[in-house]
Amino acid sequence: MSELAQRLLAWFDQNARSLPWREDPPNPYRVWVSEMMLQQTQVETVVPYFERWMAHFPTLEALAEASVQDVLRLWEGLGYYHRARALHRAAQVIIAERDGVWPQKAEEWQSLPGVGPYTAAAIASIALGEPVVALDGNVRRVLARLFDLDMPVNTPAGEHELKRLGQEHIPPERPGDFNQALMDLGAMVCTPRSPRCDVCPLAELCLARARGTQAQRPVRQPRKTVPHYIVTAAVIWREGRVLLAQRPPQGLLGGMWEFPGGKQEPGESLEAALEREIQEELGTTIEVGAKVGVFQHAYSHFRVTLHAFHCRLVGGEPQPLEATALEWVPLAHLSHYPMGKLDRQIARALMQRSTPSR
DNA sequence: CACCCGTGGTC
DNA sequence: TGACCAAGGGT
Repeated sequence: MSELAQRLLAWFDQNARSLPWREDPPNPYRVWVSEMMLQQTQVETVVPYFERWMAHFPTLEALAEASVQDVLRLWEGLGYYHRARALHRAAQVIIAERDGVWPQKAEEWQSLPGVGPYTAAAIASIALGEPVVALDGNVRRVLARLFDLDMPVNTPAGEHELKRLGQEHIPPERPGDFNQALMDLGAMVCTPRSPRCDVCPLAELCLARARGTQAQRPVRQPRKTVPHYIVTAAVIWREGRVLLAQRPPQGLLGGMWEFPGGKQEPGESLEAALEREIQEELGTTIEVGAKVGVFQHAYSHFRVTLHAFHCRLVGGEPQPLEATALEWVPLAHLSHYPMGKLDRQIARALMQRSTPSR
């Protein structure tokens, strides 16, 4: 075993974080669910979602038999909702097409929906002992600093070099612990800003530390700046209920429910934008009334300022022209409908208005 | 390969 | 406050 691996594992044995999916022996279902939740999401955020998920879907079979709506409801707030649908679909594939037998190699795992190179390597190394490096953001950063890599890590060439360096050091005896040790080290010691080199078990092996380049590693290619949209939403009332629309299964917030509306176009008032959007989406006419509130939100690739209005139906019956479904919902039932952050904020504002505390 | 896909935290 | 980052994958 390389000195790097020895030092890293010795550190891990003393400092590993205690996490609900880390068990001996590892449970493939729990490891898989945790890795899906952990994609682009920090550990502290995932833990409560993981516990709630396991309480509802304790086994592969329970997940396969669940409804999409229940799956999305338990995922609400985690983001990247495609992950939840993929996890659900993959569970059904394993039951129906593999007779409930887990994939035995990283390559087989990667054929499942929602499982890419990282997740396949993580599961295979942790749950099956396969010696494959799991390259996530932490591992990229730690390796880029250890070897003072000057090529951008978010390019095919950088990716290839990182994988080569990792494979060179991963010990066949404990591949899962090696990967998790790199991740824990990245999360707790070799952090993006102000790395704690004074307590790092690999400090004496670290080229970036020797050269003082920690702050410049890893090198990344810059991203594009994100646009900012002004959008509107309608809270359309009828007999004490509000109208919710379900988004199509693909794309942004797929399958989630929302208050209908859309972008304001240049030269258009907020009210005119909302009336136009409702005509396009629902085939009916509304009268825009008082403002519910103004809400800010940043998605992954754009940011929005949303103006929500109370509205009254003055045209015909709304039709689901762009939505998958429409439903008139009493305020007390809004929590049963999975929503993104922005629409949940609107829902909360409506609840607070109708049920004042104290 | 470039772009799409959420949310919370940090400086 | 905006920009960046986080246990990435799909198309």
